[in-house]
Amino acid sequence: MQKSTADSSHKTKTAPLTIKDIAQELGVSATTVSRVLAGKAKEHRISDETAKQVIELSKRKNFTPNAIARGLRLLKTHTIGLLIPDISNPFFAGLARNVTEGLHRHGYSIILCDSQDDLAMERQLLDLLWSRQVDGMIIAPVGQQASHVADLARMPKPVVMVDRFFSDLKIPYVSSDNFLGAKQAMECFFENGHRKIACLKGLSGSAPAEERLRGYRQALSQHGLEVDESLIRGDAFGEQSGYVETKLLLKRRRDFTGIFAMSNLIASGALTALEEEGVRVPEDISLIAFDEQPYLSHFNPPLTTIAQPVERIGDTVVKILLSQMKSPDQPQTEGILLPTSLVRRKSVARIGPAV
Amino acid sequence: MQKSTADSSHKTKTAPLTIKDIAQELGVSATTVSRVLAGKAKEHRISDETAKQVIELSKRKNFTPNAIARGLRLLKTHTIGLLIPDISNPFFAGLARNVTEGLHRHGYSIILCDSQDDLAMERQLLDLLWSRQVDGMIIAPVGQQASHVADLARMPKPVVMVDRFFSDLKIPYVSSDNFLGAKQAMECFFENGHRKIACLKGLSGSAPAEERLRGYRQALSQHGLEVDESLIRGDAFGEQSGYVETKLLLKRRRDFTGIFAMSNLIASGALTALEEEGVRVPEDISLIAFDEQPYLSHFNPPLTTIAQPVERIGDTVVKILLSQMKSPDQPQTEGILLPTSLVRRKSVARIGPAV
DNA sequence: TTGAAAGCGCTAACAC
DNA sequence: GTGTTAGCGCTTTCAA
Repeated sequence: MQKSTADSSHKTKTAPLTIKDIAQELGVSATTVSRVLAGKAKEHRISDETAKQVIELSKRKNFTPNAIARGLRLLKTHTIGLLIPDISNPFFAGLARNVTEGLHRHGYSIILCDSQDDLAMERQLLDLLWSRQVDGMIIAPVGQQASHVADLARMPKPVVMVDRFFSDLKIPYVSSDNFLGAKQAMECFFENGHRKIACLKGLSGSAPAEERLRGYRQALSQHGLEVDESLIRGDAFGEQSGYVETKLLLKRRRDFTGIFAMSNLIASGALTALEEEGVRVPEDISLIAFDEQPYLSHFNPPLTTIAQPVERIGDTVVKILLSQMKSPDQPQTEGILLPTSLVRRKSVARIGPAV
Repeated sequence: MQKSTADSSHKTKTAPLTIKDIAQELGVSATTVSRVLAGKAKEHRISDETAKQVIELSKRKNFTPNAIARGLRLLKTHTIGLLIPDISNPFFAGLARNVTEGLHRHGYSIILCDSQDDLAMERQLLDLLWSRQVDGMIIAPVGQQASHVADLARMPKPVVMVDRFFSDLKIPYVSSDNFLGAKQAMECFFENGHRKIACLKGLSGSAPAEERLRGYRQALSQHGLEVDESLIRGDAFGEQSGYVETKLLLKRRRDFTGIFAMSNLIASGALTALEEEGVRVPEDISLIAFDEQPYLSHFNPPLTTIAQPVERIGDTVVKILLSQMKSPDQPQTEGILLPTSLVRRKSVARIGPAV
């Protein structure tokens, strides 16, 4: 009778219920309540009578055990940290949804951290997640610097990287095969007779940007085409970058017939610039963008894109993380690259015989 | 001497550091370390020497205090629950970003929950957040049933609703003025001579859908137009719904000249259907959608939309929540409705004199 | 079939 | 200036 008595409807500061309150009211011990609520009634041969009462009262009082206290005791929080560069980027939003759902199904909650592509912020958030005793982490690091991420490999909790990764880090990763994706885009250009293609790059140093760039270069070389370095521009995955760099690029609009945009945000910015300058797509310039979204089919023109298998990526990340948490000492998967695919629409014009 | 020595048992990974370890190594008490790390060195007149050492060693060992333990002790977790129906919906993704950032700046982390517009899931997630001792919650409830949400009003922690709300619930809310938004859309139709306008509705029972519907109806009435109930269709905010209902609607395509879509996802689905049926926008049918996104300007045709002030909504929600947490007993804001605005583009055709 | 007690890592009260 | 002690709410030996 210490803190309970009346817990009825006014919103004043009722101290939250505890397992003790329930125990007291029932005249049993906290231990018993704990066991029942943890589903270990049978295991401890607690009488059906007692068990029923506990469950009954807990439900009636709307009591749920304090997960924080449990976490402290068990040294396990059933919480996963999710660190991504920008939740408002549809690619990451889709990933977050998938991952959140998959993890929830296995009893884990997720703490969402948005680094805004800022390295200092990322470091801070990593510490934060760490201090919150997450049982594991899924991170898409900014991707330009590995040192602080490398520390994670030493931590006693599993970590998996997604989208952005460092392949030399002993931390498993899951990503699209960005190299392949870029080549698919380039092949589409070549088929349609293009041979001078500009590249609107994403964040320098990040694995996706670098791999896509590598694919871009190699595709060109394999077709005996020279890569014109001045046609490679930009340094961020956002709309702004696409807009600005396209404006700049357009000063040399006779030097290329196609643009390969490393994200659909970039492509969107590019489209704005193109329109402002009166350049028609695809009549004057063709365009292919990374990242598929259904609504891209309603663009003018419908955008040809490289689709990433977002759901498979999410599922795979979750699977790896769960398995690492289950058996922490098993050998780690090195890295998994999932194939992209070309979605042909109308933003590439045929301008000559295939090259 | 209590827990050391046994360190080499059978744990492959090293046990996480604690405040005690730091204290021991420095020959001071845990209290001192705690105080220094909590920035209370001055307050307790701890010698600069000692303070420096503590900070130094903590940094060197990469130690961060266990936030779980602290949370248990302080009965405050610095964690906020964010419950939304679908993080992959750009509106909510934008909101999440804004809220996450704003809260982070004040030292709070967020646990992200995606209810997938499912009532049972929502209930479960609410319990979960509760059990995790969040200091407050921001929720966009599914919105069709208030009972379980009503319970939250009784909880000793602040809650604020966003987007979806129940106005009779004694829980503060922040949302766009959906009624106004719908009227803005309708006025735009009227100005261009439309008088028969179909409505692609969002989730029935949810505040946004109902308010927008109310605006739709009132606008019609105010212009002396009758509302044709059979022109009001659909029951979800997603793309699917937009597609299917438009297909159905098209059987009566002579009965209307414009479509008011309650979300841009719905509009996207509608566009697909329209295209499949060979109906041109805006020549044959005009279209206005709720929810603005920059890329909508690249649609064919560029979409006329109703823009919600997402950032202001996010900022306001955060402000209210923070202030409630600061002084829980102050009178609560009832509810705040922020004005929407019309973004005129090209999806509405002039078909006659203004009505 | 059930309980008492110890302790997870931290901090606030109260010493000295 | 710094340390000792108690306890946040829970689970888990160990005991009965």
